[in-house]
Amino acid sequence: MPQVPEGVVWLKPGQVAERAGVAVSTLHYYESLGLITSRRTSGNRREYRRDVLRVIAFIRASQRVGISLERIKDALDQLPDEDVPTKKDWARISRQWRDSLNDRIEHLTALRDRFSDCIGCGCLSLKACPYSNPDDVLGTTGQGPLRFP
Amino acid sequence: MPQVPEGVVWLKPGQVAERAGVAVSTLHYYESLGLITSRRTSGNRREYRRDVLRVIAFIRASQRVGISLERIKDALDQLPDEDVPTKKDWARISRQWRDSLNDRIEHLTALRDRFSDCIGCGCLSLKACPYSNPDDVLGTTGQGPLRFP
DNA sequence: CCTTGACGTCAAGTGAACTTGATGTAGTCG
DNA sequence: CGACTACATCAAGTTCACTTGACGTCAAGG
Repeated sequence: MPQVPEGVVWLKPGQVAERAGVAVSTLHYYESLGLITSRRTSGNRREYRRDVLRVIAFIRASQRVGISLERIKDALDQLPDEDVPTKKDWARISRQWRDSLNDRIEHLTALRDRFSDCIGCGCLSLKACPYSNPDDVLGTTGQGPLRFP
Repeated sequence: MPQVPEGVVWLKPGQVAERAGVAVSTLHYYESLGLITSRRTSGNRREYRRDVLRVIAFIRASQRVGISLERIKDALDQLPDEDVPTKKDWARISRQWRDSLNDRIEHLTALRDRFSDCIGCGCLSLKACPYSNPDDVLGTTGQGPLRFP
């Protein structure tokens, strides 16, 4: 009794929601933004390819480190849906993404190390640190990206 | 003509806003949340200590990597405002903060490496990767922290 | 066949992090 | 002294990322 059309197992919304650890409404929302896709049954129910789990995991992992859904969509959009992109395209896109992640890792590391420094310097206070040279503002003044990039 | 009371230079809202790269309204907002403090002049104008710049830089840097203002406040609250805490308290707090940052760095690195793997495997597609073993969901299923911690 | 529950759409609500607007005051400069 | 700008308060608006509610539909079990 095979219910499988062509070798691919399609998942129902509830299954995806449970496995991915998100609400069904979130799936609707992501779909409305074009982050994930689904097909419909004859009865208008959504069906998801199994790999949607991977995409959702990617989304959640990215969000977790402060990347917006818009940016995530930018990345996902550049990935192929059905057809295969050139290796060149792929390499370029993946390089961009990695660069952005590396950038974030750097900032995070700097933040951690700065915090550690404040312990090391003996002043025991970030708020009232006598070490405070006026314009050591971690690059927030001037032209730097101040909002979430 | 010294306008300085006791050797500390107090900054006006506009100066802080410009140097820190945030809007004056943001200063009000942060103050309303207890993230920063100010004193008032006889004319009810706010005045900030110079080190507020450092605090704001800390806030922005933390936000940038996805930490909420509430969490940031937790960290700042544990720092001394005027009086000195015990070294033990300080060490404990800083350890917590570092752990949380290290955790984020790990997640970020994992995300980057996973992305790289997907290039390495040759499938050229994350969305339709035939590599896809069903439950390789980066730990989002089950008990893991799904929202921003 | 009928109930039950998972699913569909669409509008509206929520919380976080700010911003904008309305309205009034303070201080500085020509 | 008068104008102008920066600042004060407070309420309300905005954006992002969802969630909730209202209401109707589909399908599987008893």
